[in-house]
Amino acid sequence: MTTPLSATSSHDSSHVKLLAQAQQACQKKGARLTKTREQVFLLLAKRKGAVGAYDLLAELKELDAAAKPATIYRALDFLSKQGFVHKIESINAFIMCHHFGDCNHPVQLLICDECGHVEEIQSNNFDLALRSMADANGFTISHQIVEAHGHCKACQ
Amino acid sequence: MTTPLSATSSHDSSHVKLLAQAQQACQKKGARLTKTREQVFLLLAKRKGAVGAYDLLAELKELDAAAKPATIYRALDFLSKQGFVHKIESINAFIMCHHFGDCNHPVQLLICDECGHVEEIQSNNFDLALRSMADANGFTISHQIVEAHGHCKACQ
DNA sequence: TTGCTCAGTGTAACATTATACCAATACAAA
DNA sequence: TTTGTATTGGTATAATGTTACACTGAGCAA
Ligand SMILES: [Zn+2]
Ligand SMILES: [Zn+2]
Ligand SMILES: [Zn+2]
Ligand SMILES: [Zn+2]
Repeated sequence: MTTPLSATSSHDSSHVKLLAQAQQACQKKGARLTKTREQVFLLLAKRKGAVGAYDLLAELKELDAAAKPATIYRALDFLSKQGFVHKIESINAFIMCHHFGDCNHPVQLLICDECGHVEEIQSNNFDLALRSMADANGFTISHQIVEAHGHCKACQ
Repeated sequence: MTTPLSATSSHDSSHVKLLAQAQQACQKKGARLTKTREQVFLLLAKRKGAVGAYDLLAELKELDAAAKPATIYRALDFLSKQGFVHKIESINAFIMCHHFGDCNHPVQLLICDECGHVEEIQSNNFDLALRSMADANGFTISHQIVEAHGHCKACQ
């Protein structure tokens, strides 16, 4: 922990706004957005797409040379629980959520196998359809994983 | 490869029927259901639920002491491609599909976090909903992952 | 302030899941 | 048979994820 947080900022400030949202959300819930968690948050926010835990760890190490796997997984756990970040199960990667506030919303992802782009889409209908289907089986959903692989608009 | 295949059979014969279906499907497609692939198929068919690759490997080793991780992963790859088996991404496990014939059908799973039971459900509506949502984003789906976690009927 | 408590962290080791590589072999087509 | 391709054997290693335990440091009550 030698490098100041300011060193992680850049000319682009959209991620700073995201961070502010996150800080506010944490304050409301009494969750502690510690330095490491904030660093990982910013690394994810600055990323365009998804990133693996160990790639993220490599980046974090530039800010905190002592970082270890547990460091990054703890931070990712925390950020996931707050709903700031989603894990993509089918590619073992993580991606910043740009719709948080609603901390436990259903997640639907379109993953381009060509360029790696990941789009998070929003559909309550879809969520409802899944739930009603589960209901019909007497099943109660606590968490859903919806990940569609294929080709994005740009890669047709 | 010392133990004869017949040693894998038991009093229950439902999996034998499944195997016959699989053999037929492979013949149609010119796919080779080799001895190892068949052994893995039967191990999965006899299982009630999902199983991890290394657990399956342990079972396979009783039939073929020389089996290695690559052995099981190759077999699982093959069986997945034929649509006989589905990988459950969110728990790194594999489960026999009981609806094959339609080799690349959409898969929707209900996974009980309490008892581990996995139910494969069928919904073309659901598939259509996902595809139309993807269409709206100019995205073409080649493979979809839908895994709902929660509690099954028996574990409410 | 002092001491208590507990979430969070540092650190190392470990566990699990999956693939790369290359040689050997089996199979099918020519 | 020859030739090309799919499959397998065998070793090692990559990639991903978890646990255990001691320690720190912020928040809080006395
Ligand atoms: Zn989201
Ligand atoms: Zn693309
Ligand atoms: Zn199926
Ligand atoms: Zn259950």
